[in-house]
Amino acid sequence: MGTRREHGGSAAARLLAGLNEPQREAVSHQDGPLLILAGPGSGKTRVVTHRAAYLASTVTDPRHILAITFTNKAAREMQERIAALEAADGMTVSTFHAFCARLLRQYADRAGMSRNFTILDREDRRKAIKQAVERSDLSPTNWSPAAVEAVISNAKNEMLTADAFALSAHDWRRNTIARIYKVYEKLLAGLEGLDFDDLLMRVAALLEEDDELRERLEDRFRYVLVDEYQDTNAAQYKIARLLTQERQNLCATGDPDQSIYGWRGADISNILHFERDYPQAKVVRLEQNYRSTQKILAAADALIAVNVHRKAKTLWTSNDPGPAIRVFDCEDEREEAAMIAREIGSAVADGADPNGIAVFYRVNSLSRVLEEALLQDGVRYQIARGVEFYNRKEIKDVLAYLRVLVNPSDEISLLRIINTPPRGIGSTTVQRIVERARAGNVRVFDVLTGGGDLSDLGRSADRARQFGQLLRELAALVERDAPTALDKVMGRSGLRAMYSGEEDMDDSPARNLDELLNAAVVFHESHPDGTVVDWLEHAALISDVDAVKDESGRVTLMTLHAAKGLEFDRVYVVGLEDGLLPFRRQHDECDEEEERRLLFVGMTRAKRRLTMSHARFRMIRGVAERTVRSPFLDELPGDELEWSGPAPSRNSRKRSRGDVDRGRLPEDIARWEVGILVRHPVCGLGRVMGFSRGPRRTHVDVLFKSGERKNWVLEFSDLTRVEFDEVG
DNA sequence: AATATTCCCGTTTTT
DNA sequence: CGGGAATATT
Repeated sequence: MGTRREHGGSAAARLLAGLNEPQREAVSHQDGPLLILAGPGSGKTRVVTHRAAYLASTVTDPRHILAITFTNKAAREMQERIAALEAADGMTVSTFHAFCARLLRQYADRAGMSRNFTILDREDRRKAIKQAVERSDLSPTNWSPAAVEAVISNAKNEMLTADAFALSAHDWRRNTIARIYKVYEKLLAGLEGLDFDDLLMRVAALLEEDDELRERLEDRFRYVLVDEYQDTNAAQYKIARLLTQERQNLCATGDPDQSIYGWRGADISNILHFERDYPQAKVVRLEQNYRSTQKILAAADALIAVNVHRKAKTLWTSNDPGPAIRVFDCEDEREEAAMIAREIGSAVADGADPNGIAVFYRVNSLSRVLEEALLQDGVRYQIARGVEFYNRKEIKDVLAYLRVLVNPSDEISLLRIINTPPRGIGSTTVQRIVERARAGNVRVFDVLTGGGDLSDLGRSADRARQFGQLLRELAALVERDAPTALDKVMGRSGLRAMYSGEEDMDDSPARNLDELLNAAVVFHESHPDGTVVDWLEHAALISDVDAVKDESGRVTLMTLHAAKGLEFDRVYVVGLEDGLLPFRRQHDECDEEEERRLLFVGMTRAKRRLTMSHARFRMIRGVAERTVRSPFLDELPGDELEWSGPAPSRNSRKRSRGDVDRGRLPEDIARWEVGILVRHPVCGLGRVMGFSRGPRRTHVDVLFKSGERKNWVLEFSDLTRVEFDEVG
């Protein structure tokens, strides 16, 4: 004991060395709630890892520590960094979703569910919702599955069950969705499936209801750490609170200025009210930035200061001023991409490390033109799109087989593979099989494998029987490890043969299948005891950034959302245009402050060089559209910015045949809204009664003083905005 | 039953 | 533009 303490004592001292005062306070805090408000680049990860190691070497055993991160990649890195401090053995580091999925499998009986539940991906979920709409005798045309899905997802994030949602629904639309929600839940139960939101909601509910389990878990996880606390939703908040009910050892870290997931139910007030929730809380502020240059920090700080709903904080750095922040003013997206690609290319040629270079954009669709330009210039790149791989048809096909073997109730997967590869079971036959299952109140799987009489299926009966036989044969593979099961399924199902057609392409289906097998092998190596179920779960919960490799020797492309928590020497943020960043959809009010935080996150990823760009024309859905510069650019301190010239031919560019005159929006378009006063050279003064920003046309409905009312396309009108006090 | 073609719609961010 | 569904063709 004595030696251990002594050992612990010196280890503890080592863990505090080289930290600044607030960092040290955070690391050495032991029992009781702790809130670490960590500005960008303030050494949060270091603090968190050191604190975990510190706790492990002073007051507790690592197996009593639970750390929740935002992505699997962050979890892996935290684990590695703690391991480097020689204190990680037995610690649990995981995302909320992975943690919950594991818990639900482990305590499936207590949660009243099947241990082998399927986690529905986006596509499955969409399909299930569509089915639910149809089974509710509604038309998917009027009740778009996407919209219904969004409402249900929000409800789940607020922990509203179908019944609770129905009670809270007071208008016709929500009442109808409540009906769909109930049907959807029934459908999920039949599939033995959970969607992403269920993972959280179920665990929150379970912890709330089952005191004994909660106490057991509390005893296991005595110190809980939740990273990116500003992005937790109601269910995650509840889980964190319930897990720390007795000991109150919750350490939350985050930054309200980096809250960027409001649209998915994240509630920024969870972090803002931490001190109210935990009156005993110790609060530590990390405000010294070690990452960025003075100029970058000053610009980011000026931007975020525009937000009104915000707790002010002082970011500072003792780093050098660094080079100026640049803004590229480009003619169109191709020029924007070309400028960036050319610059990156020459930087890399001059010895810059590609791993330290990143390009961020607001929406994934902007990546394509960048890819083309980088390809053209021979710059190697990687895109943060981990999920894309798992969304490919061939991958989903193989995984569907495994999912059916693990969970025969997974009808969505079963119907996916029943005729993949084509085996002569057409839609009519499938329909009959499904009908028969419904009539007999059994699963489709049972109809196929039960050995019952299928002769009423006519000529297809044989095929159906053979498929049932195949499923029975494959069933035993569930016991094998993931790579073995996968390999056998690919072969026996005929998928490998089906996709082995053209193998030349770089991302051909055949290659993807090989890559999938490879992924399973890698998984098996790092999780020797992992089952097929575990691997499927791992695959279901992968995120976009998880695909990013640190030492890839490539430039990285990703969305601004994916960039959270990362850092790069050089950062390019493209598409600083009104409507794109801030992103706006007509008729949908946008949370401009959240958009601003998003840019703040992007800018503060940069260590030394930050470049932003905008294009005057951008192709959107195949048509070039005139853009308006992002108002955010005007919020940055002008003297920190260095504007890089537009192409010389910009103004002299002649309109070629086929080009359409797109008119011109006023410079101050960002400030146009319903209610403002406007002037027209002929009609005089008027007030804007209606205003809609379309992608190509902006319509304004103006009531003039004369009583005349006109509907104009703003791009072609001679309207100008009038300040209220100019009216005179 | 399987494949080819057309057309129409929506249109962020993600676990 | 791109995916999905409805429609046409073999």
